[in-house]
Amino acid sequence: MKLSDRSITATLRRHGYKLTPQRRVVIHTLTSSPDHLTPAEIFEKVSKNHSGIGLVTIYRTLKLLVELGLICELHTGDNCPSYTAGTPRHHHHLICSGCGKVVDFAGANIIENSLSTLEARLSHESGFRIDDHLLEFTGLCQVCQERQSPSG
Amino acid sequence: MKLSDRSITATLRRHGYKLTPQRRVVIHTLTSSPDHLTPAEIFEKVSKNHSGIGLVTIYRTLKLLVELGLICELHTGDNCPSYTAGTPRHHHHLICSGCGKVVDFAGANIIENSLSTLEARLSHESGFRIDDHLLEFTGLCQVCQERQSPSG
DNA sequence: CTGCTAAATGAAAAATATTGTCAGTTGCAC
DNA sequence: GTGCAACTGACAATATTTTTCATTTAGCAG
Repeated sequence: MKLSDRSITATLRRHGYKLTPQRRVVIHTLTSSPDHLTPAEIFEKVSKNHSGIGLVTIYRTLKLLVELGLICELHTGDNCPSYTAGTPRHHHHLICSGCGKVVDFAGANIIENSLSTLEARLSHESGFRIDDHLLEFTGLCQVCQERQSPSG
Repeated sequence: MKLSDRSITATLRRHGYKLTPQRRVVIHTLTSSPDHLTPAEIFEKVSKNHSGIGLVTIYRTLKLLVELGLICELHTGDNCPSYTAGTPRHHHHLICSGCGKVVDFAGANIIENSLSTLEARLSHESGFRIDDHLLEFTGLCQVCQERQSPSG
């Protein structure tokens, strides 16, 4: 789910973080862009309207937003990760291996469909020629669960 | 599918690449490890048995093996990617967010199951507590397809 | 509004990750 | 065994990210 500037800034304040112009402009850059952006790309966009902002601040802001679960970090295979506004749980991406374009797809019933059904549907709806897929489940293994439990 | 040393080296030779001791030891390190390894980890392991091998050679070998589709590159969210022996198509991973352990899961019928069914089955079989998932389809968008087609 | 304080910023340097260059070495076809 | 193209290691260069620290500022109290 893509969040608005307001809900992101509200969460920042709720957690006791200050709302600086730099943070605002990074957040707005992310929410107003349909694409996933690398730190360097964000820096470039941000610098146009807010000259003087440091790349370091971009990194710090992105890190903070990821920690708070307000934006989504994506590793496509290039060296650096890219970011987009949106809750990080349940990423569903359609990636073009030609130009690197990333399209998010969503829908409540995704999880109820088989991969082959999804692939056919997405291919039809988006015009992509789908060649491959990556499916990752993230969680805690048994050992780490035991380590986390109060009995341990 | 996990490939053997022999099938990997055979493919190298088939493509006209030379079979150096350095390449052999990198390949063997990957095929003999159940885990995904970062370039630095491979360098460390390799250095024990084959002192003098350069980190640059590790990078070059990994890049080559990825290009040939002989090993699989995985981006888990850390800075650097990790590698494992195995064909890179249709990655299915189970990642522990506690310790970073990566388990591959496979099976011909994965693609016929819904995500919720898979999640339940994996959770039961592996003991993982699954919190999240990432699903990515890779292919060519319409624009890139047209650019690739002979008529363009 | 003014002043205070902890948090945030920017600049530079350091750390980390990856690639490029090139002289010397080596696998492998003959 | 010989020759050549491919490969390697060392170093440099580049790219990405984090650390450090002096200065600035958002948000709060008065």
